[in-house]
Amino acid sequence: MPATAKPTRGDQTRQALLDAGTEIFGRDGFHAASSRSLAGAAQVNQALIGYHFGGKEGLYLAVFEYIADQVSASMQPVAAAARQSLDAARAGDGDLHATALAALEKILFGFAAMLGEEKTTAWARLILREQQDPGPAFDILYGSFMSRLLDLMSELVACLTGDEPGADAPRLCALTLMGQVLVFRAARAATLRHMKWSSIGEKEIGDIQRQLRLNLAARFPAPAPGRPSEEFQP
Amino acid sequence: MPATAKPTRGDQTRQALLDAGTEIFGRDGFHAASSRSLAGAAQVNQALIGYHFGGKEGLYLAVFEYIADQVSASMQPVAAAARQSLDAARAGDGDLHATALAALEKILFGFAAMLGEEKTTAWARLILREQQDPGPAFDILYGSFMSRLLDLMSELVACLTGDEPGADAPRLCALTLMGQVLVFRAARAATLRHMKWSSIGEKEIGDIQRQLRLNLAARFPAPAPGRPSEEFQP
DNA sequence: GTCTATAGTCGGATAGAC
DNA sequence: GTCTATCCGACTATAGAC
Repeated sequence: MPATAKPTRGDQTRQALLDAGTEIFGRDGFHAASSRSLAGAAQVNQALIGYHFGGKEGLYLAVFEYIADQVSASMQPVAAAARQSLDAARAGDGDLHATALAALEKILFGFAAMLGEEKTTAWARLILREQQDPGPAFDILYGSFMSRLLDLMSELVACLTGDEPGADAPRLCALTLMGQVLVFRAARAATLRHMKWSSIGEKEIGDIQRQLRLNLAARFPAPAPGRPSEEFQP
Repeated sequence: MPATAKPTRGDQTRQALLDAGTEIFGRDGFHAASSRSLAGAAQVNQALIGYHFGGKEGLYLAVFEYIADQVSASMQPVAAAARQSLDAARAGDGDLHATALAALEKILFGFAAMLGEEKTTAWARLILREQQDPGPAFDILYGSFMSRLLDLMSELVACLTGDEPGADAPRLCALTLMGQVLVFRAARAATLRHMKWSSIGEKEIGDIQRQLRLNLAARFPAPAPGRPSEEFQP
């Protein structure tokens, strides 16, 4: 099915169900989301869930594939740029430390920016649920973008600390870096109250990004020239 | 009701339902958890949920009060110690920077240690759900320990950066610090795969704590004597 | 591909005996 | 306080007309 083809009625139904599924499954969870509310939100007949996706569970998995595709696509440019500039810096073309730091910052800023995109609220809820109780849907997520993203971040951290790329330390550090953005999603309600925010909009995202930049710069200071960049290990 | 009193049959039923509720609500969520499975897990009659808690929703709220009490109690010693040593250091008795850093580390280590306690898995699931869709249950959590904890951490960060205690920066920074532990709960499945761990046990918690210490020490280096400790603000 | 109608199951709540 | 029994609403899936 070429992307340019005019969508048939069936395609429209499928798409409406995918959008409704993202919203309703995200809001209510798999069990609490009823076929009726899914069909109602999509404004299609309830029996069409069975026809197009085989049932509620089939729609659920299809929603995750759809999300994984969109996240992969939105990540692709920054990941490719990071990989490219990293290769260039390794070939001696530029400052490796500054390059890796900039790439990490770009990745974290990208995720921070997603905090403000309306549709990603539902994505985050779906993903957080699957993280607590991973099923087939989580395999879709991890295989499509999570592993790639975390591996890239780990490699960038290794550049900054001088650790071996495959070692535990840079991989753990990459997780703690993601955590610094994730907290604003996972602990969203606590964030709003603690910061006395009424929502997370452009201003708040700017504040978050400033804090992330500060954290990154302090955590990975430029090494003094001629001095090894390995971290002190107590 | 004195804590030393011998529990009546009714007390035992209430307690069994609270324990079962923690487990079942945590595993399935509010909607997917059925009164029958709750009663089954507690090995009590299904009608007793109505008698003791007024219904499924009443039990749900009671579970959160119960969790809030336990978390508050487990936090209390370290929070009190942090507050005390902070006051002492401010009175000139000791190094304020080292004191605040040690207190922050103790708090984060405490939360990291909770990653290994079996019962806290269900707690985390319940709390994460409420964070996404806060209701009366979240008010119980925030009012009982979250606000206190985040305020304390923010104050400690302010000591380390020289920021004004009530300013946004230290409060945001406190959230990013919590995020560095939270990620191992909120993104538990991704953590296991990324680190090639099969579970998060004592060894893994040790690794996490080492990484947290490294992050903290690098993020808040001891200030050169006589030099102001304010962070560079670009 | 879409619709209506319904079969079959399971949910929460509660009345009333003990 | 605990139990059995039951009411009634809501659910998913599907058969069959169009």
